[in-house]
Amino acid sequence: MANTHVKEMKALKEHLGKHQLKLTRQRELILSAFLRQEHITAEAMYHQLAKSDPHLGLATIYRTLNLFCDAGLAQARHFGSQTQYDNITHKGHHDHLICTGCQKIVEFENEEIERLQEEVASKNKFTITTHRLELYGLCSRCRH
Amino acid sequence: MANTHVKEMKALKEHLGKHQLKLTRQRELILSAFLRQEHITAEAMYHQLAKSDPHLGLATIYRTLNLFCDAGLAQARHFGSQTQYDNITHKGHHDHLICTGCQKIVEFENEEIERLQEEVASKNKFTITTHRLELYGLCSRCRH
DNA sequence: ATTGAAATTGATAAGCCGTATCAAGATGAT
DNA sequence: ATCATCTTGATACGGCTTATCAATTTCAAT
Repeated sequence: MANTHVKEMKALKEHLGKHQLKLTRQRELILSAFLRQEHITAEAMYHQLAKSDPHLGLATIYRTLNLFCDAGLAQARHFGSQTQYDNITHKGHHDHLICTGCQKIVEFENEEIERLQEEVASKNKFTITTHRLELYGLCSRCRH
Repeated sequence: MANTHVKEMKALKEHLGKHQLKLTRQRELILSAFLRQEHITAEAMYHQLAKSDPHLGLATIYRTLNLFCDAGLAQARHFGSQTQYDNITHKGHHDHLICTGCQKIVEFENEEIERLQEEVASKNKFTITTHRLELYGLCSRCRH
C-alpha cells in the first residue's frame, strides 16, 4: 500500500483495535483499492482485484466493505438492485441530470442546493453524511 | 373504483393504449389501492389486498407496480433490501431524509430546492419530468 | 353477441445479491 | 515460538424480484 491514504489506514487500525479485530493482507489490499474509487460495488471490486489476487473471495470483499462502513470510511447505498459503497472520505460530490430519452447523464454541482439540504436536515435534527439527487427528464434533442 | 383518481386512471389508460396493453380488473384494483398510499412495497400491497382478493398473485403486483412506473404514476426506490414504490401523484412530490442508523424516513418538501433544480435543468436545456432527492444521515437519537 | 388473436394472470421456478456457515489458515499478544 | 482468537475462501442458504408457461381474459373485428 502506498503511503497515500495514511489517514484512512490509521482510522481503520483504530477501529480494529477497539473491536479486537485484526489487520490482514486482504483488508489492506481492499482498503487501498477502495480509496481510489468514489463509489464501487462489491462485485466490481471483486473483478478488479481478481487480476492481481485471483483467490480473494467475494465474501471477503462484502465483509470488508461492511467493515469499512462500521469504521466510518464507507457508506452503503442501494442503487438499482445492487449496493454501492461510497467512499465518504472522497471530496467533490456531484449530482446527476439524466435524460430518459437518450440516457445521457450530465453531472452538476450546486452549492445553494447543498446548503438548503443542510438546512432541511438541521431542521429535522439530522446529520447528513451523504445524499443523492437525480433529475430525470428530456434533453433538448430528445424533447423534439 | 371510486370516481376519485379519475385523472390517474386516464393517464394509465393512455399509457395502455399507446403500448397495446389491456385494462384488467387487477390493474384497476391495484391502481386504486396504490393511489391511497404515499409509498408502499409490493409485499405490503399483497397482504393488504389479500383480504379482499385472495387469489391476486404477488407477481401481478410487481408487474403492475412496474407498469405504473412506466406510465409515470409511480417511482421505484430501493431501500434496505426492498423496493418502495412511491406515488408521485400524491399531493406534489416529496423528498426523503433517511436515517442510516434506525431506517427512519422523514418526508419533506422544499420549494426553494425545487426551484433551483429547475434552474439547473434549464441551464442544461433539460425539461424535468421527475426527480429524486434523498439525504442520508443520522437522526438525533442515532447520532449518540 | 361471438370470435379469435394477443395480452394477462397466477403459481412457481429460477436468478440475483448479500449473508451465514465452517474447516483451514493467519494474526498477534504473551 | 506458542496458541487462543480472528479471518479467510468456498459454498450453502435466504430474501426479494423476475421469468416461465398454461389457462384465462380482454378487446377489436366481425
